[in-house]
Formats: sequence, structure tokens, C-alpha cells
Amino acid sequence: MENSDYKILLVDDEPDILEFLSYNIKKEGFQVETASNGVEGIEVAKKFLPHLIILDVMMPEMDGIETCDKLREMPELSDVLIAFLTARSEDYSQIAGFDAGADDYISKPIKPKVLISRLKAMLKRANRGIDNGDDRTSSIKKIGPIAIDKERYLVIKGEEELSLPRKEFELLLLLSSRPQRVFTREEIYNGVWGENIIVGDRTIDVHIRKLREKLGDDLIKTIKGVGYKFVD
Amino acid sequence: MENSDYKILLVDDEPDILEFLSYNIKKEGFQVETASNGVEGIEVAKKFLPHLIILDVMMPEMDGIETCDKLREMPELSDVLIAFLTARSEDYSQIAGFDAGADDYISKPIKPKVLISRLKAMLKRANRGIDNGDDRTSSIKKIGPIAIDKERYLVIKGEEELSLPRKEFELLLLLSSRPQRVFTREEIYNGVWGENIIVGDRTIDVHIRKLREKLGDDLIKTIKGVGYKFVD
DNA sequence: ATGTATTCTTAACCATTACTTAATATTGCA
DNA sequence: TGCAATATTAAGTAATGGTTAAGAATACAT
Repeated sequence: MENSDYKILLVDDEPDILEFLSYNIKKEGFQVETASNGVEGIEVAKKFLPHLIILDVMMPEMDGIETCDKLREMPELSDVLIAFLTARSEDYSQIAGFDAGADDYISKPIKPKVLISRLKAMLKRANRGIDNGDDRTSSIKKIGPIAIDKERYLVIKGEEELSLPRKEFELLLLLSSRPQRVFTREEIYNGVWGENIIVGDRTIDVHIRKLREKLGDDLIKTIKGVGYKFVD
Repeated sequence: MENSDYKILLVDDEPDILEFLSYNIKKEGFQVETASNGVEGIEVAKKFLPHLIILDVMMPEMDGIETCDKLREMPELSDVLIAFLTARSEDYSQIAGFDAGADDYISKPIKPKVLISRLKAMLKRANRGIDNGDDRTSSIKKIGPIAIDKERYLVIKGEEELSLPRKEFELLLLLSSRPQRVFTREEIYNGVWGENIIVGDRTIDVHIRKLREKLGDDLIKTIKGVGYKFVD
């Protein structure tokens, strides 16, 4: 994909910064739109459907964090990449308390070169597994009696190909990343669900059960009081 | 082991986050070094030989996953603890990290309290039962006729692998942490059950009995009126 | 949008294992 | 020997995980 295929939306209340960012990003060939506050940002985003949004954290009225929340709630934009622009080091401690759901944090003052390489890194990463041009994602990993194809969310067991739902797949991926090693329930939560998401105690069990149902009972062993481990 | 005995390396291209992390981790007494990209991270790691490395997944040039791969290839660092910093828990990048064999995943934005407790948990887990802190290279500990693998929650005795229940395992871990040394009943209570939990006098006996049943009568010796000791 | 299918989470209940205790036997030392 | 400390065994209790099905959330297709 070319740079010119990507749409980037900038939201900042400082006209100077907006101009500066816009100039440098356009120079690389990206399509750029701008907005000068959160409300406007959301409106433009709705029509422009950008691939990436750069949001200033500090804005009057609706700040970046709030805007980000709103954006994530909109189905057509829930998967857009969002980068926060923070002014100083104290800002990070401020947003540290929020479950903001940004994809990256960029701090001012910004050097154009750094900015561009970050945007590219974000876009590149987000595209992994979609246009499959990548090494890591396309690799099929064999562990014991099964093989895991990350790119296609597929598990090959003997002759059959099983397509697992996301959570099951991620759980399997985690456990199989270190066969034999015991993962505590906490580690599983953190790895598969993320630390901010709280789910009930039986949720993991049920997913383990589904995996065992599909892959055989012996693949995942329970260590009572400790956790689970993948064995081959 | 004290916090100040642990060395932690932070790798992130964002100076603010680096500073934020560094400040909060240093405050807890850990020794901290920083690097602002993957290449530098590897160089510092080689000299600093940290116990734990926190790697931002998203970095320009060499990203966290690549860096992790490289680190794991280096014999002197292949067993260092690695935690990935990911921007969003649902992000695909997190899944990509499963392959690289990270020990934990921490998602931004980071709350200092959560961060610290995670780091401690990781270090504690890796060090369980070992008071000689230099033993990072192997989670398997050989003592006399048996071997204890705390990562797999297994005891190897001759050819067979025994998986012990939690309390038994922890009791064994405690006694074997200092072979020959006599542990009083009180020390065992504190070490295995915790100071606040009160259990009857016979509880320890029963657990000792179970261990002897499984591992042989000679491994644990009773010193009447004093306590127990592990002998090889 | 609307309905439909899939996936995820929860709740209720069950089963198993681990842990503790109580009762009785045995040990080893003053 | 006698007695307190520990061993042993079995039985009771608690903790943890397993199972199932129903409901909520999500994605998907029309």
C-alpha cells in the first residue's frame, strides 16, 4: 500500500501545530484532513473515515480522551488507529489513570522525521495479517500434535482444519507460546483479556473446556490452585 | 531479595513514557537503565545484564517483537524476563507477541500501581524458592535424588514426573531451599501459609507425610521438638 | 436497518481435589 | 517408664475447577 492510500485526520486546537503537522504529513503523500476540536473531529471522522487519527490530549471542551472514547463507540470507527499527542511529561501521568484505548502516544515537541516514522510503524503494524505480506504472521507454528496458523485463525489437527473463535484462539496461542510452562489465571487474564477487563471466574474454564473439546483433553493440563499448561 | 537487587531495563522510543516508567520504578528501589530503541536496548542489555526488560512493542526501526527475538537468541540473555508494552489490549500486535515468548503483557496507559505489582509478580514468580538470585538460567533445581521445576509445577524423581498439589509443592520448595537446615513449625507456617492463617498443629504433619509418601521417607527428617529438615 | 448466527460471558449446579481436623497409634527423649 | 511430640489414618470441610445451558453481546448477512 502506498502512503497516498492512507487517510489521516489531525485534531488539535492549536492552528500552528495543525499546520505544522499537516504540512509534514502531506509532504509524505498521505491524505490529510484537520479539525480544531473534539466535536468537529468526530464529525469529520464520520465522513472522512480515516485510517489513523492524531488527537491532542489537551483541548478545550471535549478533550482527546473523551473524543477517543466517543470514537471507539462508533462501529464504523472502532478499529481506527488513534495516536495521542501529549504536551509534556506530566500529561502522561494524567492520562495514565484512564482506560483511554489509544494505539500510540506521541509527545510534543515533535520532530517531523520521528513523527513520520511512527505513523508508518503504526500503519504497517495494523496491516499485518491483513495483506499477509509479512513473515511473522504467516508462519505456521507446529507444537506437538497440532499446528497453529495465526494468519487464518486456524488450527490444524491431523487432517482437519479447525477455525477457532477469537478468544479461544488467543488463549491457545498464549498457552502454546511456552509449552509446559504453567500460566496462572492472572497471567491468562492479562494476556488474553487485558488488565482492564474484568470477567468472571468461570470464563477461562469455559474457554479451556471448548479448547479441550476441539483439540482433545490431554493438550491442556490443569494445575489446581495454580493455573493451566500446554503439554505435548 | 530486595527490590534494589533487581535490575530493570526499559526500552521505549518515547522519552516521556521512558521517564514516567523510570521514575515510578526507581521509586520502588529497583536499579533502572533505559534505552530509546531496539538496537540500543540490546547493547545496554549486554552490559547491564538486567533481570527484567520492558519492551515497547511499537517502535520505529526494530520493534519490540524483533528485539525480543534477538535477545532470546543471545545466550547470556535468553532467559531474562521480558514484558511487552502494548498500546491497546485488543490490538493485534499483542497476539503477534505471543510468538516471541514474552513473559508478560502490559498495556498502556499504565497505572503506576498496576505496573509495580506486575513487575513484582514476575520477579517473584521467576524466583520462587530460590534464594540464590543468580539462578535465572534454569527454573529446574536439582537437590539430591529429585529435581524441582517450578515453572512446570513438577517434581522429577528418577524417571517419573510427579505433579504435587499446591501446599505440598510449596512446602517442599521451602524445605529444599536450604537443604540440611532445620525449619521450625513456625517458620513453615509463615513460609507456606502466611502469618495470618491459623491452622491446627497436625496439618503440617499430614503434608509432610504426603511428601514422604511420594518422595520417599528419607528425604525429610523430623527433629523432634524443633521442626523438619530436607536431607540428601 | 432487521433478523440471524456466532461467540462470549455468566450463573447454577456438580464433581473432584486439596486441605484440615479429629481420633488413635507410635515414637523418642527426659 | 511416662509423657509430650509426632505419625498415621480416615473422615469431614473447603476450595477449586468442570459442565451445561441460558442470556448478552457481537458480528454477519439480507
